[in-house]
Amino acid sequence: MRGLNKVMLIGNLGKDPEEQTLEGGITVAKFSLATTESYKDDKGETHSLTEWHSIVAWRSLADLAGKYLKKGSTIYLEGKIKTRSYEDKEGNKKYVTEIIAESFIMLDKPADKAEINASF
Amino acid sequence: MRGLNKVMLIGNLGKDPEEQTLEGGITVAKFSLATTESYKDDKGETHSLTEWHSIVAWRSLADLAGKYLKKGSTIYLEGKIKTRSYEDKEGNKKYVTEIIAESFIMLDKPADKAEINASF
Amino acid sequence: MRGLNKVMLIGNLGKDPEEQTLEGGITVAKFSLATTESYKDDKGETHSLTEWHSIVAWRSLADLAGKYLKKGSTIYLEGKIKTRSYEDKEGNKKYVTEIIAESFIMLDKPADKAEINASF
Amino acid sequence: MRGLNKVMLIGNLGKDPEEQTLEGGITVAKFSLATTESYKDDKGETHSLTEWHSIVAWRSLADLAGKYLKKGSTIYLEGKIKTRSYEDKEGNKKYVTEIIAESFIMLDKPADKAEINASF
DNA sequence: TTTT
DNA sequence: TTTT
Repeated sequence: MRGLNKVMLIGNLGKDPEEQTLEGGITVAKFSLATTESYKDDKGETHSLTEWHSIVAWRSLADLAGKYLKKGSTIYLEGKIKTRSYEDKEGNKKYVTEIIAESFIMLDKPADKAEINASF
Repeated sequence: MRGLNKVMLIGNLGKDPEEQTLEGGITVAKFSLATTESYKDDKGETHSLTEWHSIVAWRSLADLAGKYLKKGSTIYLEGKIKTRSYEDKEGNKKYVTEIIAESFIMLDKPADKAEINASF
Repeated sequence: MRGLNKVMLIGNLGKDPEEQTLEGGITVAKFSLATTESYKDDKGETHSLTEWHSIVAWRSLADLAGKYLKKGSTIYLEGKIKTRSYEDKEGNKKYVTEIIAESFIMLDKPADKAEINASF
Repeated sequence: MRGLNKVMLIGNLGKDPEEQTLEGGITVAKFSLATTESYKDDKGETHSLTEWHSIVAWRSLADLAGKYLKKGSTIYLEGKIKTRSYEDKEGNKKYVTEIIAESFIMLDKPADKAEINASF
């Protein structure tokens, strides 16, 4: 409660989304999204800095991602931050921070397919 | 370029901010922020789910965080996501995702101190 | 398509929400929300500037606004901008810009009532 | 204080920006931005609904708008809502709600010119 | 580790 | 018309 956890990104997919169907028939799609920022250093030279985000889409939004998004697609994505832990093969506890997608807009696609909202 | 990387959170600090002064006199403040979400399960029962975010504030924003924020403070925070890697003591590569603060608003403090923007 | 129209406000209600039930049983709640910004002038003196927003909530969100929000309540509100035109008594065309509420969070209320999302 | 007044839009310019230089050498650029939303009606048919926003950019951001934005340009724009009143020729008080631009990203332009932030 |  |  009293909580807001919102992420807004505009960037490009690094690869095609990977879709999976879990037991129970629920689908998940995962992809990475690059957001690039440009800044000037002390000498006034422009540099660019890319940040990669791990995106996870569930259910119908996963289907839409799998169907319409490709490597290189430019999208606006809205979602929330979630950190989960797991154990790697050596038994070390690891943490991953992912963005759970809530909706996205395709910025380089035909307009009739452009706006997509999560059903969840 | 073409990039947007924006995070908006409303939540509470888990602890007082930890301030550090780096070589060169630059200050950093770090703290964790809890955002709590409530949802209903299949049976209609309400549950709450807390997500912890690692926040990093630089320079003058670090000073303001150190000066005004305390364990338990409720804030609205705007920033961007940044994942950095480091090697732990055993030489394993690890990743941490942090929110670089850009501004915050205190939601439970006297109004004359409430709105604070990063100078960076 | 390709469209994003999003407003995020943190402020206080100027009055209790006004509820109305339209033909067909649809409920609407209207209220004004003040967002106050502070800035420094050329001489370094701090001023504050208040902006008033006309908020419109529909259906179940209207019910929740009517039930929980009062004059003075502090809320985070998310919605979209909509400008509509009408004719005044003298037949002049007039325009009003309103924020159609999509969700709100109460920032000064008991937590179990704090987070409220539009069903629409 | 305690205030947040933030607007985020993705849309297209209806016309080229109109630039003006005020006394004192301050520049302003004005343009309208269309955000289009698609929705399904009761019968499942898709409709689209366009909302027009009046955008005002000041100083260096006005210069950038005048230089890089054209009729039809697709942009992401961030700003705040401001309603001002004036008297028309007949002496009637009128209100206009405008979006004061704070930054924009060009979504259909060469990447090296894409990200632009207000200096104000 | 927070808050209600 | 709010809030601090």
